Amino acid sequence: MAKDDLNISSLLSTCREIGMRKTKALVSTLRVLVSTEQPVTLQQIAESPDFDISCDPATVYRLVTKLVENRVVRRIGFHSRAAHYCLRARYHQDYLICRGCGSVEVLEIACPVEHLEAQIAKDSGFADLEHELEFYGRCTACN
Amino acid sequence: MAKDDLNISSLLSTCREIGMRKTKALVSTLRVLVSTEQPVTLQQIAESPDFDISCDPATVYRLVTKLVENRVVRRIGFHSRAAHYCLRARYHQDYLICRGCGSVEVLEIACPVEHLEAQIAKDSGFADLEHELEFYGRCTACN
DNA sequence: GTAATTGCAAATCATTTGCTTCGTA
DNA sequence: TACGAAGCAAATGATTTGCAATTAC
Repeated sequence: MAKDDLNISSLLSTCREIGMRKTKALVSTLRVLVSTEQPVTLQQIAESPDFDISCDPATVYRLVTKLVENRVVRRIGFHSRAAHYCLRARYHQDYLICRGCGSVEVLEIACPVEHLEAQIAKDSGFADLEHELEFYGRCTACN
Repeated sequence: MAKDDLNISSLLSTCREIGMRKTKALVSTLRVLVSTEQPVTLQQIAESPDFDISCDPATVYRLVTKLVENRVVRRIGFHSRAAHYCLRARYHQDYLICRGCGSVEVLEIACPVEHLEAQIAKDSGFADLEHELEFYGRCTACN
């Protein structure tokens, strides 16, 4: 999956391969994920202006869960109660998060642990190794 | 806070400065945190053999929350539903986590983003900057 | 004695699951 | 038409909060 999968039609064909049907809820979910720069929660997906139908939270949950299982979407922990999600098609992102206001900033940096990750994969024998790197602090506004 | 705070009496004096009273639940909580190598959940704290009284989950919750607020304990996200906690007195740790069995391994490596963190702190103006780095994959046992 | 702590119970909140009905392929 | 998807409601599970009874200092 590469950057050119950052459009809905290409994502939809991936979904078709997974065996998902093209429903309004799926298209809306993908639209939100494509249009948003930052990771979003399930609730944020359903409430986004890009999500132009109303649907049950359970539906969004099941859609996103299936997308995660099929590696179309990445689940990110963060520290908030709700999990965040973003498209794998995006280049890997590291984050800078404010403990005060909860703002999330995507760091525009070359990922610093690529080489280390390869080393760890070799040493540990782990498969499908990925990492999550977040910086936490207090932004200037939160003093 | 340094490595020599990895004992209960020293932690207790820190707690006294915070204004916490020396109760059985506090001592037990600290004992679990000192003795365990890996981050633990609230439930794991209360169920640990080192936690030698029985007490309400709300009590552990309030104790640990206060310890987190006063930077004695660090809260770690991970991907499990429950949050994990560890003493800040421990040297910074990075983790290798199996998506299959959920095992958590503490990585014995020099932290690779120290320098980057200083740079980000300078650029962003964030205070109290810290980071969390986790590698996720599937261990050999989970194939 | 007084303020911090506990225990207990109830409220939240984000999932997660069961089941029946709906709609896409 | 058949099978995945959606709606609705109920079950979980981990916090989180209110309040009265305790207890440490």
